[in-house]
Amino acid sequence: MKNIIEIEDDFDLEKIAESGQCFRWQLLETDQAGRKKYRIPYRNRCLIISEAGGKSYEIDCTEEEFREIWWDYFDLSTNYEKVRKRIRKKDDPFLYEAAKSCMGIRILKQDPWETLISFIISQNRNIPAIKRSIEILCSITGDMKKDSEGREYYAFPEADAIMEMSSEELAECKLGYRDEYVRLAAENIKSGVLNLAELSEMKAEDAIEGLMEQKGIGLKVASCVALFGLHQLDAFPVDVWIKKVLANEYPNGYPKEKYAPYNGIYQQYMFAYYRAK
DNA sequence: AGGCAGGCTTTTA
DNA sequence: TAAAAGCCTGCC
Repeated sequence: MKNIIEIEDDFDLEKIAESGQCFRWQLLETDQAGRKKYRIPYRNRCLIISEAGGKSYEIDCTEEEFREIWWDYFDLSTNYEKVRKRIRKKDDPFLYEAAKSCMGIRILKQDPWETLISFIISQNRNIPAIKRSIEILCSITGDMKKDSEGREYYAFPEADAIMEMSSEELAECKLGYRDEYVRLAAENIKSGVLNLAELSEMKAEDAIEGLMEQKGIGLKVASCVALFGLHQLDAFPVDVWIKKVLANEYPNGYPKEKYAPYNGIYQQYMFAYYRAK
């Protein structure tokens, strides 16, 4: 089944795929015109979506499913153009330039559990290495599925499945010292000690504080989970790149108050812009 | 008490 | 060999 949809707001599949917030999007092909086709796994399903020119996209699901599931996943209820245009060029030329250059990035509403594990795995590693570990984890213990075009892929494992992994299996994921953190997170999700649904109802800073009670989750990872998994759009992860941005571009301080409650969106523009340079 | 150095696994460039 | 979407422990 193929359908064509139009997306009016800022939306760039490639920029989102390269933004470092999602690690399992699969680039399936690039046609002669340079149009990309991705497979995007989410919970128990996946979407195959292709650029079809301009604001048009071809999808492999019904328009109804797109509205019910994927509209939310892509956060299409938030107007990113409007958020982007709050930045005044004369006020903040750096952020203005970053946003212009990275227009089309969105903050996905990813599965909180998958986001939690993914960003625990992410610490002190580069993106290709993160993707590799997550892929191995899914292939060892996730359910095998087929997409609508017959290709096999793996779903992200539930907490139970991770708890049942042997030490040898976990070691195959090449998590290094992080494997203990992953196992603990699975146990605490399973037992209810860590309740992601509750955290997503709180203010961003309280959610981050709650996440940081977990061993292996510091401020940076907690901020990423809050932003990309709990959709706390005001969370502002500070990693090595953002540290450079703050030091080089904002020696007199960065005006977070002014950019609330969308600090996380602006952070993504700056992160992507600086990393590309 | 809060800040900082050193160590940690493995991959990537 | 240094750096990577860092965190923990121990020391001061």
